[in-house]
Amino acid sequence: MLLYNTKTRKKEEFIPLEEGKLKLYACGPTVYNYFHIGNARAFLFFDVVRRYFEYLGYEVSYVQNITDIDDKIIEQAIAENTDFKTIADKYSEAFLEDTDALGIKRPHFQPRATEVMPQIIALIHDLQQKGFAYEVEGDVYFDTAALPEYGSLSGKQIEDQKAGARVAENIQKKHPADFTLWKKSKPGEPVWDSPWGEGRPGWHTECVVMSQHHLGQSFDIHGGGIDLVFPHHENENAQALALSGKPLARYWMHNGFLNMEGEKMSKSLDNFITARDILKQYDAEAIRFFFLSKHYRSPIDFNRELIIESDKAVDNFYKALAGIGMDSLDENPVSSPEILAHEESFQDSMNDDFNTAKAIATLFELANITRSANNELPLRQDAAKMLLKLGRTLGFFKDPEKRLTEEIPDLSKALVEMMLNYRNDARERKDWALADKIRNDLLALGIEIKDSPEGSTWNMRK
RNA sequence: GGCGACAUAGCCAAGCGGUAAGGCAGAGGUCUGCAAAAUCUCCAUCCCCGGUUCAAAUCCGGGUGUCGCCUCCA
Repeated sequence: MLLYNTKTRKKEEFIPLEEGKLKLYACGPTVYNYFHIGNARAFLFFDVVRRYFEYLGYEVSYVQNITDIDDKIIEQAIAENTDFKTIADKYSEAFLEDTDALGIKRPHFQPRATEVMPQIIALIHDLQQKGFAYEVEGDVYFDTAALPEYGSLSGKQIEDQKAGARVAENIQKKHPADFTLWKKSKPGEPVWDSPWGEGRPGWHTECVVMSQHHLGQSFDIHGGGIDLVFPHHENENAQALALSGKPLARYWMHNGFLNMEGEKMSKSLDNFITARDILKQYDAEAIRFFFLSKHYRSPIDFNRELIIESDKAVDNFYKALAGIGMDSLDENPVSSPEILAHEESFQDSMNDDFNTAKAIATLFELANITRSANNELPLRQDAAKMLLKLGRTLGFFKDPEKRLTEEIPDLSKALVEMMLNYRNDARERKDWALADKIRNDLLALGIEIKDSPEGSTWNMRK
C-alpha cells in the first residue's frame, strides 16, 4: 500500500511497525463549540483509514484525543457565563453525538488532556532536564534551537520564517519559533500545580503524551488536517525527537481543506456551518459520499447542490440493493470471478493513497451489475454482496433495511392503499385525468407510485 | 519574503507517458393510457505557449489563474 507521507512529500510503501497491526493517531477536536463540516472531513477520512485497515485484516489501535483545556474553552466559558469544565463536557458530548450521527466509528481510545495532566507535567520536566526547555517566570518554552531537526516535518527553515510572517512578538522567548509547553495562569483561570507554579499545559504536549501512552514511543500513522502540519505536528514531533531521538510517527497523513465558496472555512473567519446543522438537513451518507468523492488531499468546495447530488448517488446504491432484495442474499462468500475482480480494483484504488473517488466508481459498477435485469441472478447477488462489503468499508450501508423500509404508521399505509384502489378503479374506467391527479397528489406527499403489469406499487420517496 | 497545492465535459471527479473511469444533469429508443421504474444508446482531447518523445492530460521550461501554510485552526 502506498501512502503519501507529508514528511517526505511523496508516496511511500506502508510497512507497519508490527506485522498485521496498525497504530493510528489522529488529532481530535478542541471542545469549545460544535465542530464544523470542515472538521468533519478529517474525522470522516481517518474513520475510512481505520475501516480500510480493518477490512484488510489489520488489528487496528486508533487513538483520537479530545482537548478539553485550552484558551478558547476558557473564552467560551466566559461567553456562556460558566466554567471551563461545563463547556468542555457539553461540547465533548456534542462531539460524540455528531460523529456518531455521521456514522464514524468511535476510536478505540479517546483520551482527554485533563486526564493526563501528571504525564504532561512529567514530560515537560523531562524536556527541561534534557536541555530542550527553559522557564521564564512561570512559563515554559521549548527551545527549538536545541533541536537540529526542528522543521524537518514541515520542511521549514526557521530562519526563513521571519520576513513577512505574522509573528506576534514575545520578548520572553529566545527564538520566535519556540513554543509554549506550560503557561502560567492568570487570576480566575483553571490551574494545575506544577514545578513551575500554577498554570496549564500548552497545546502541543498532550498529543505526545496520549499517543505514546496508547501506541508506544513511535507509531505508524499520525494524521490530521493540513493546517496542523505546522506548527502543531512539527512541535509534537520535536518533543518526541528531543526525548528519545525517534520520530513520533513514521507516516504523517494530512487531509486538505474544505472551502466555502473558494475561501477557507474556519471558526475564526465565521463562515462555518456546523456538522450538527448540516445533519439536520441532509443524510449522513450523502455527506460522507460528498467528501469521499474527492481525493482526501485535495481541497474541496462546499456547496449544497453537491450534497444533494451526492444523496442521489447514494440512493443509487440503495435502489440496486432494493431491486435485488436484501433478504435474498445468503452468507456464502462471493465466488464469481467477475465480482472478485471488482474487489481487486477496489483495493488497488484504496492502496494507492486512499483513492476513494476511484474506489467509489467500482461501487457504481457493482450497483449496475446488481440492478441489471440482463444478468443472471447469482451474479447479481454476488455483486450486491460485494457492494455491501466494500461500501461498508467506506462507511456506507449502516442500516440498509431501515433505509429501504421507511417506517410509516399503519393508518397512513391503509390510507395510501385506499387511494391506490380508487385510482385503479379510475384507471379501469380509463379516467386518466383522475388517475393522474391521485398520483400527482400522492407524489406531493412524497409517495411515489409505479405501475407495472403485476399491479401498482408505492414507496416513500426521499 | 519562504514553503506548497491545484487548473480535465453544464456540474462534481478519477487519470501520473500509450491514445480520456465513475457520478449528477441532459438527449434519443424500447416498455407504459401517460408517468415512474427498468433497459439500450449518445454526450470532453484535458488553462495558454514552447520543448522532450515513435507517443503527453500525464515529463521539462515559461506564462495566466485559483487556493493554502508560515498566527488559534481539520
